[in-house]
Amino acid sequence: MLCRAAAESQRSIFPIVYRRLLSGRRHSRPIDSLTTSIRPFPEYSPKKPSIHDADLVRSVVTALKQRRLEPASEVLGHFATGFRPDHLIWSLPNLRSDPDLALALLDWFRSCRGPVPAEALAIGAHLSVVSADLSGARRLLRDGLLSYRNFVGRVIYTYKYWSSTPAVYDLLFRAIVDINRLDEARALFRHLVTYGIIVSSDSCNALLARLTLDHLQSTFAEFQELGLRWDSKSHNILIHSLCCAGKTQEAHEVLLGMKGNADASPDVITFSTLIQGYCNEGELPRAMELFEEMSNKGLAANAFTYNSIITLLCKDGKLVDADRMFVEMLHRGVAPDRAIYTTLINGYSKIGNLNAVYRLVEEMKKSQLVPDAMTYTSVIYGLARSGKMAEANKMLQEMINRGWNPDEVTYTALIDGYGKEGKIKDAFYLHNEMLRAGYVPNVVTYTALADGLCKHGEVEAANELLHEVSGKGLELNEFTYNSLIYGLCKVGNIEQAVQIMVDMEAAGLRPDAYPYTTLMDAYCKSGNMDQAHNLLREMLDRGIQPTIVTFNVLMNGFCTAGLLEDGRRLLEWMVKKSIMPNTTTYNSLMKQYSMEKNMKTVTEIYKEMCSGGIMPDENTYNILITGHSKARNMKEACYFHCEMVSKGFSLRATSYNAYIKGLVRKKKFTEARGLFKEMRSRGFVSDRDIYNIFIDINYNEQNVEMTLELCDEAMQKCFQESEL
DNA sequence: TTAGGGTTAG
Repeated sequence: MLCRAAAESQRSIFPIVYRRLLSGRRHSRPIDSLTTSIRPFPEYSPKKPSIHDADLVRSVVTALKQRRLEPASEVLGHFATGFRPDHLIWSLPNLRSDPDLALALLDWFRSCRGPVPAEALAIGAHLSVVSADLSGARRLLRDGLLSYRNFVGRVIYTYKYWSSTPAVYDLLFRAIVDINRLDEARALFRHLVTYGIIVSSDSCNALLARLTLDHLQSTFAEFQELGLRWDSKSHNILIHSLCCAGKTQEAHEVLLGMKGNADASPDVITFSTLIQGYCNEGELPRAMELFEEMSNKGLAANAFTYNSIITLLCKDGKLVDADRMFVEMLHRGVAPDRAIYTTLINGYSKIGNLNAVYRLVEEMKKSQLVPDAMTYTSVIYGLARSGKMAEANKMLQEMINRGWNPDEVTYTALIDGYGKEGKIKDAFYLHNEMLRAGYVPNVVTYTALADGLCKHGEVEAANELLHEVSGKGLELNEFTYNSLIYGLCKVGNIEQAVQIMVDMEAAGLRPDAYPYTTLMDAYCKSGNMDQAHNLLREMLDRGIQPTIVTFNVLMNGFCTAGLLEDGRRLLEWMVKKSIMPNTTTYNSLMKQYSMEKNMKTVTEIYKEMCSGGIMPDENTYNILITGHSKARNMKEACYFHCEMVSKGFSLRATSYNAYIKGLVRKKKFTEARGLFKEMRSRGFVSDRDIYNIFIDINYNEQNVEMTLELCDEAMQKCFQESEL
């Protein structure tokens, strides 16, 4: 008893805990400058017990205080039947100095008498806070909030007598936010201001993070008006929400407003969030400016910051720049993590560089980073996009073996791969598997399926499928409509394709450069250059920015129609307008000039392209080698062939045929024979006259076995070809 | 209670 009395006197104002709870401005604080408008907290005045009740209360309290190691149920057991909620309330003031005992009494009451009254829960929360049992306080507050309508009123009513600290209001506020009663949290903030209490910014941040942008902005302004000083984290939440809503400029203004705000200086997260916002909008220059600015301020970019920029570069197919950024990150000592690797793997997957994908996976494993479902999905996506379905399935198996479940994104990547290959049955089989696994195919899945059908001429089936799923409530998007437009164009139904673009607008989707380019391509391919031009004009009138693909479609149209002068004029115009032509643009022109046997102009264009810093691709080399071979410029053909091989590119069947014939013409039999062998080993079919040449050569060399083998092969392949 | 990575169209 003596010990308890001593403890009671020491704890009467709870000095240590109180000081700790108030330190560091992490908790609610009383307003001390607005004393005139502050109202006092209510006095605690429970009704008085009768003499009989007071006796019972005294007995219970004494039993509890005399308890040593026995459980409360043992010393209180025989009081259970007559002990009412009022007795509990009356007991608590006698246990004020010993929160542990008071809380034990609450537990005991709950276990044998049922729900603890609101007032007792509030008192329990105050006592828990005072004894620094914050999780205990949180539990009691949550219990109170979920069980009683005016529980907040009980907490306020008991606050003064039970000498809690303003920290209890942080916990109460947080508990209200946790159970998602956000309006009530805001009301509590306002109400507490009238008592001179301001909930901490830390707790208010929990609310901000759950609010929609509108409410977030109004709350931000209102609470500030009421005296809250928002911190960096609060501003970061606001900036993030603005960026998610596409209001990046407004978000940037928030960052500018933080300068000179002592409570909220911009930190790495502030900058990284805004950089991410600009990256999402494709605004690389703005993102890089901020990147520069943050490092000038001494804020070191981290893996998040780098990842946003690398993601944008990968999205734009700028893998060289993405890799440069990655190397810079390593030089600056920022350790790459799983997300960075996944971003890069996905970027290389998109452009079909599987060697890089495998290299990164290995690198990642060496760094002890475990690939997760997203990493595996990116690898599977890369393999499926490159048509390597067997390897994609192997990877899927590895993923499952490592404990990662494929989800709708993984399934969709595979479905798309099968669709692109025309293996529609396999695609639908996976779709069914996906349903069996409990995943709901989304619009991306159905677009992949429809696109597979469209690409292989089954536009009617695609239309039926989409009709069915949209009838079930699935909203089609721009991608879906464009697949259909492409499918209709492919089967020559441009009229209906145009109608689909009208339907698309009626469905509230604004056509962008994609459907226009698809339709322009169809008109170009049907020789209707005027209509293609009209569409370009319509696009420009509507403020729709054509892309390089749009111009390439036009270029290809001019070239295949033999309108080479128009093609060259388009190229000049593009350069003048700073629309950067790419390899495809030049390839179209070179191909047509080459077909017209004008290798002089082809060489001119090639030089122009290289001096403009545009790298030749596999297609370029095939055009150059075929053209030069046919023009009997074998020196040039050999030169480009060497260069092509050194870059890891390969010849196509038509290029092999032209090149081999050219070599034979120049009597370079060894080289020709080597290429013929290589061509056959790659499964290509040679022209009949090439077979004849090598049949003759082998016959003259008395190589009977080879002669017969080639005769056989020529009969089989060339006859099949000609029959087709 | 604040920031990043994976699926569809020309």
